Amino acid sequence: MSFFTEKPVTAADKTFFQLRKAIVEGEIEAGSKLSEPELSTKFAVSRAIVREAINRLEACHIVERKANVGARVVALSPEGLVELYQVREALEGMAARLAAKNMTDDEIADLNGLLDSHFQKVKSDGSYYQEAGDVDFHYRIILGSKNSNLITMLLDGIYHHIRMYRVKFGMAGPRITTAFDEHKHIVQAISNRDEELAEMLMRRHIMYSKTNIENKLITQP
Amino acid sequence: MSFFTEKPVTAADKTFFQLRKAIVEGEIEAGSKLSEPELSTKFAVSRAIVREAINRLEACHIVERKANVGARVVALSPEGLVELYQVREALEGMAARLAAKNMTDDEIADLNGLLDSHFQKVKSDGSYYQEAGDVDFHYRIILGSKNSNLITMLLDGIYHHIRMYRVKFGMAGPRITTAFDEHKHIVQAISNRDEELAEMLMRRHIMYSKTNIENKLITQP
DNA sequence: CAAGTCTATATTGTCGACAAATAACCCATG
DNA sequence: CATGGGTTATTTGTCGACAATATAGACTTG
Repeated sequence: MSFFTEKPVTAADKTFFQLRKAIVEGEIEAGSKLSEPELSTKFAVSRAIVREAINRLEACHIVERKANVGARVVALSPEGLVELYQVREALEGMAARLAAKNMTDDEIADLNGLLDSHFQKVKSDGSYYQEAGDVDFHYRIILGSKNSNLITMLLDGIYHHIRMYRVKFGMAGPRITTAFDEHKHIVQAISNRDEELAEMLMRRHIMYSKTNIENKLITQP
Repeated sequence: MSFFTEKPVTAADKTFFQLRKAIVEGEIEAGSKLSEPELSTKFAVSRAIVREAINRLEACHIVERKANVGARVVALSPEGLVELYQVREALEGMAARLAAKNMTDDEIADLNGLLDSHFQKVKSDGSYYQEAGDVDFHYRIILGSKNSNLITMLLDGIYHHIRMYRVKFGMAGPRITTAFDEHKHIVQAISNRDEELAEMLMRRHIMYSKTNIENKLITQP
């Protein structure tokens, strides 16, 4: 089963989603241990279910497991965040390239529409753009790549980690309008089917984000 | 646990490794179904163990599982191979860039030594370079990136898939010496700490490989 | 008093059995 | 003869219990 679209059908699915949500949103904090009996009573399911859920969390690299010892939520370090953004730069850069190649004209038109609606909201209440809009934009391009490996890696893997970091370190720069301009240029490149430029702009866009975060982490760690 | 370095300690580990080997090497063929009771008797372990092993295989995207139906080995299509190489291009390109930045001088010297030894072998018996040497070269650069996310994705994820395709479609072009030259140039760029060039050359190197395979698949599918 | 060891406890790993859902098969019917 | 429905049978999902390992604490000893 794919983790981001499909709905939970089995008990293990549900427990996995609940656990992941609890971890990603910070309810279960980074570095803490996941006790199987404890979670078993908490979620009112058998230990086998919890075990399977933890296995899947391990697969997403959200927890680390040591044999005969147990599972801990991964520790979030500033260095880890930088590493994550390096991977994201490579992967989303490629996604933008492939999107310029593989998105249909209709999908590109939709994307332009999305950007327009964002622009309206930025103009009215400037504070909007932070979360949902940005995520939505990146989602569309990732899906537009039409490369299932890439999509899975980014949406099931990287993005949940990014969210974890965002909850812990709380990132939100003064990048609202500049980020919007960057989005606009990326979509223009995609509209022109300029794969090279689309990739380059996306990579820069993510690099800016990265350095922005790095500076923030250095000044207030 | 990390899938590529650590040794199996628990029964589920062992079963996972055995199963993965059987699948990657083609003993269990692509598209076939994995029956839990069957494997349970075959490996002489409980069904719970087989289940956990299958879960990990799903995590590597080696099998796909449908609820209440079971797990099948992923189907290998030519399109899937192209998608895989697109991801590999992005990821290994970034790995080369980071290797140019993060490898120690000693590690780079070792890498040059490796290349020399490859050169000797190519000169003596021309047929060598195909498998082990190529893999070894790429491994070193991936590890040289010092980015654990990247390393895990490539070594635990992509590389086993590549091997699966290699077993099924059997790829080996007339690229022996040209590939060697490409390796040489990449190492030169890394030695010069030229991140930009290292990434570009690695990406081209993988792109050549990709088009080479594509041509082969078109002419004899 | 510190350090090491042994014991006791709790947690993880493994197993076989039961429940639920799917797939296969047979039979009836148009 | 093909097709649809119902029943059986197999497979997956879930559970509780037992075995093995690691952690924590008490105890002994230098």
